[in-house]
Amino acid sequence: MVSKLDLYRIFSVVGRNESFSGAAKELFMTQPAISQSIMQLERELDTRLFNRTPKGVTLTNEGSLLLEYVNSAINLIGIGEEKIAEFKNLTTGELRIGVGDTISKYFLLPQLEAFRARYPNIKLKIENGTTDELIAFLKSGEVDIVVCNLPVADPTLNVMPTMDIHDTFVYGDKYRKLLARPVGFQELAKLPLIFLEPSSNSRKYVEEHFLAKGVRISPEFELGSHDLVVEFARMNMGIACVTREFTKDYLESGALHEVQLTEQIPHRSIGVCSLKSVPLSPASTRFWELLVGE
Amino acid sequence: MVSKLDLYRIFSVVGRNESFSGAAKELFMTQPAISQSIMQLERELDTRLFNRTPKGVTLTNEGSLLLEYVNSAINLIGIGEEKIAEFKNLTTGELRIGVGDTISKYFLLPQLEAFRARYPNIKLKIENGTTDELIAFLKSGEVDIVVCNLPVADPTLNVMPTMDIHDTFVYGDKYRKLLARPVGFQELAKLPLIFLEPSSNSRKYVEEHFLAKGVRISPEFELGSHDLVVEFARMNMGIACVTREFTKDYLESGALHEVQLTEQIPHRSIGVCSLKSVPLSPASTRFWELLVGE
DNA sequence: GATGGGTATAAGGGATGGTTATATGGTAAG
DNA sequence: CTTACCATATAACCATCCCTTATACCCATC
Repeated sequence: MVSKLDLYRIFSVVGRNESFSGAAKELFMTQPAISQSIMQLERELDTRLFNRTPKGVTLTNEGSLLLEYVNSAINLIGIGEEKIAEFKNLTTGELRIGVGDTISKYFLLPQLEAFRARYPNIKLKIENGTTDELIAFLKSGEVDIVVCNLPVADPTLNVMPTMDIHDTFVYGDKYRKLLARPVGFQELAKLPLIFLEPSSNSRKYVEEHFLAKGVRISPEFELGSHDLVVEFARMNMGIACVTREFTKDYLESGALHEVQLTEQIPHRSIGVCSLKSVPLSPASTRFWELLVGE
Repeated sequence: MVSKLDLYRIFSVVGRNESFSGAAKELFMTQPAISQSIMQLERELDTRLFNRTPKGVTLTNEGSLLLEYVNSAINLIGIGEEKIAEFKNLTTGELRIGVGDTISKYFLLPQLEAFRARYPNIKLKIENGTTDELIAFLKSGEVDIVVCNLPVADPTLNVMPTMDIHDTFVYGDKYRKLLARPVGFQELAKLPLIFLEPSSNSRKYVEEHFLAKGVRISPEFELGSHDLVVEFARMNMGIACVTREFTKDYLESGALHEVQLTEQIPHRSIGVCSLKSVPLSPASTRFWELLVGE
């Protein structure tokens, strides 16, 4: 195998020009440089590639055979480089994000629509799961970016908060009189409560906060999705623990009402995370910028 | 376009090994050299090709896409080099020779058979013509080697004599008595003579030799091929000027008889010629060696 | 916490590829 | 026939660049 592939780039140009000095001009080199390069290639292949004539050079049979292969090879590399450029343009590529269910519907969906409108050729791949599962996806390389509830305390991740969310309790008309005045945690815990499943990040957060205040909750209902929780509240099945931002429509329309707490639950944030150790792909970078408002 | 194709050879090996240090071993280089080469390639493409991990590197999407193209390109060049090697092996190639008609039948044919038996994959291309025409073919590049009657006085050619031939006169039974004793040129010229056409090298040679001795010939018959000349002699149409070596069978079988001349015609040689300025192809070189007995 | 395997970085030195200068050879024009 | 011009070949020199050595750093494992 010839050691220096660069000789083939020169060979290709000389073959096209059928002239050493012509190739030299095209390559911004001098004629002796070309002459030596071709001689080196011929020496390494132990084959004469060009017949020298007074008015330039002509390919030998061997040379013109080889030229076919070399030109194809160089073209291939050129095509490869073009494909790479497409990645940079975001005219091709893939965006793989991990996101919690609730977030995906209320927060991420509009962003994804915007991204897709702007870069229609980027393939989208969305993984769902709990925060812990998503971080695992990130570390195993299955996704490039995770959007989840903070806090995420992991020194190997870049974490950027993008939106504050507030855990709150809501109820339907049936509980209106009962909850006309502010209530404390203790009081609230005695009412019929509607929560997400214990494994969910939101549930854990609120539950732990109550516990820190010495209040243990035992919900009447434990449901699989935020939507269900909201619907149960509307059907007056109890007092529901929801994210205020994701219940905005119901609250504004008066279909649901917010419990006045005597003590605030500290807000959480939605954050976007990526691995510190792995640079983001072009598509991921762009999406990250979109999320954090650049 | 990336300037240094050599970077792609390194990239390919790194891609296969998924390790800088592994590739370094394979390429008999040091790890920093690989690291710098890849960094240079990434800089020129402005694209990250590998994700660095504690236990080696992994290809990015862009990198693995590019690798496909690069590997194909390198394979192509490898195949091209193999084809070139086939030329050197004489398992492919072409042998183009120019040769006079007479020579081709009696002298060259056995050599060509031997060559073809030894190198069955070499394509043969034979051009016929007069010596002058053949030399012109040689200079215009239509043939690589010419086998013709000497002398050929051309400083731009390599000429190597390979076989002596003798011009002689033969006759059939009818002239037996008449030519039982040696005859001189003058005497011979008065008999009915059978010659090749005036344009043929052999005819010119003998004719000029006679002329130098003050004898002008005027043949009864001027024929297009040596074979015809021989046949006319056998049919007792006259005394034929032939090449002794190409009439051996007839002379030995007694079908024809050789004129005893009082004065010898100096022998000529068959020679093989090639251009000094153009190196011979592998096939031509081998055939040349065969002809001159190496 | 130490060890080992991986990559990154810095700096120096030597090989190599390109340059300039010149030779050579052939062709075309005077 | 000779000159001039166009090609490539050759030689010598020099600067660049690539590879090496040395070292740092990170992470995992023992």
